[in-house]
Amino acid sequence: MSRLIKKGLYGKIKIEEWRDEILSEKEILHSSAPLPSVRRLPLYLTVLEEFEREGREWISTTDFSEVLFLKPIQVRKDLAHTGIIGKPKKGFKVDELIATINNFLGWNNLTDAFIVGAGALGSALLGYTGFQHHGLNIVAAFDVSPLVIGKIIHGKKVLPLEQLQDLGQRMKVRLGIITVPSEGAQNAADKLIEAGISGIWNFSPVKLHVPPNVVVQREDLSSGLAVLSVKLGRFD
Amino acid sequence: MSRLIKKGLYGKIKIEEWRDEILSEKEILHSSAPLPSVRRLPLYLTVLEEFEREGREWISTTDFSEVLFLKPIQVRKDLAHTGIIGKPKKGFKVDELIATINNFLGWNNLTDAFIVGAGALGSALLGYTGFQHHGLNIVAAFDVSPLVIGKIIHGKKVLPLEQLQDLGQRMKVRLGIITVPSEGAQNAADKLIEAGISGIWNFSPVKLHVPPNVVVQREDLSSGLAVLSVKLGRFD
DNA sequence: TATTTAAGGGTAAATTTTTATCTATACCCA
DNA sequence: TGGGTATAGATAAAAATTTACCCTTAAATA
Repeated sequence: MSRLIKKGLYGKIKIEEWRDEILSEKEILHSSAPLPSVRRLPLYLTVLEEFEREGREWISTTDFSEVLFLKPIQVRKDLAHTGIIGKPKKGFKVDELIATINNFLGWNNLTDAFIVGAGALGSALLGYTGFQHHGLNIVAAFDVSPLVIGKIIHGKKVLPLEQLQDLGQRMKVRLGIITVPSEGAQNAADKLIEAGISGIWNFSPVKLHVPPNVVVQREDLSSGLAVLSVKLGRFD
Repeated sequence: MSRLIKKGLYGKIKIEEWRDEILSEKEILHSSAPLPSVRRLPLYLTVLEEFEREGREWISTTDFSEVLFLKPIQVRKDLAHTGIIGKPKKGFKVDELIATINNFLGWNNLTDAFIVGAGALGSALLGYTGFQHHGLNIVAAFDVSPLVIGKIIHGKKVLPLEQLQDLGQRMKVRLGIITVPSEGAQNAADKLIEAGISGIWNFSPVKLHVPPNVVVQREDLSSGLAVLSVKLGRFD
């Protein structure tokens, strides 16, 4: 079934190409695991790592359930999608489950990434060492502002945006992280795409227009805030 | 149906109280709008504000659809949850729709918030002026580290954590934002709860244990990264 | 060694969310 | 002024996700 989308005009950005279909997130995912399950997997990892630190060998869905306030059945279902198989009366082997989830997420080998936008948020992400743990290796930061270009932030030099394309192609960087203000977001995306990136982690509140072979993940603080606001509203 | 959750032990945190039920996010929401719809509402707001700047009076679901690559029917459904009613052949009045969505989210009046954790991420959030736009007014930051206590970050002084309870009660602050490392997250939550907070925006990758009258929204970077990783995996 | 029990696994049902279809309305233009 | 059309609204269908149920397995225990 073809759902054609017309050309459009969004602000100053002209949408030049026709897109055959609006793909749902699930269709982009192309994985049998439901999106909400994928989102929960990192949660299980944090519990698993806690168990590992405590030297515990086994973990059961009820263990997860008690800690995370999730229903045991849901935990079992989520874990099943990674292909792990458990043992009655015991549960899952902690180390094996960690490896299986990390493998499912591709977090056992590092993907190089660029950050575009070395402002407050960009700097914060540069400084977050935990990403290494999640398969993410931030190799450089870019900005347009002469005020930050040349600065060293958390040991990484901020480069001028013009160098992005060349460096990206030479280093075969696969991922771009956009932490610029809304106005610059589409431009940042265009530059990343020219550099041959295949995935974008977008922290700006803008829907980016990208070719179909580039995947975009919007990390939207305002979405989270919206949910919190509606939840809070109930107690007014 | 009562789904009893047993007491448990998570790391050093003992879960003291029994909880009658595991409530789903939807149950906590207590709003007829589906959670994914609520998440999309801020997206519509950004488009609406763009239209407003351009001086356009009307906006239709097809306008949204073309810009956001969402299906028109979904847009209509999402907007319907806010109670707005549109006009055939025209769509919705831009200013009216902005007001309706903001009202639905409670973003037309400010909620005071504390930030606990004045590290990289906390500082970034302190510096983000856009929150005012989303009904959020960050009034103070707290930390335990003598290295940052007393510092002025984006015009706000970082206070010692011990002052949180007293200040929170006196100022009747409703919201707490947790941007401390995992180890300190539960402690930060406990302090906020003692201060009489009713909602927590949790940026740590930890499931917080809170009384039932406190709502928690986890803003989980690793969830987003997990989805992106799985999407990217498809192109390997 | 038999019995009890706390898990996991698979299938099916229920629920929630998304998408489609149909109808009515109001604008536009001849 | 009347017909065509774009778009909202309502209702129904489909798809995705969550939850329940039953069965099996393996460990613990008597």
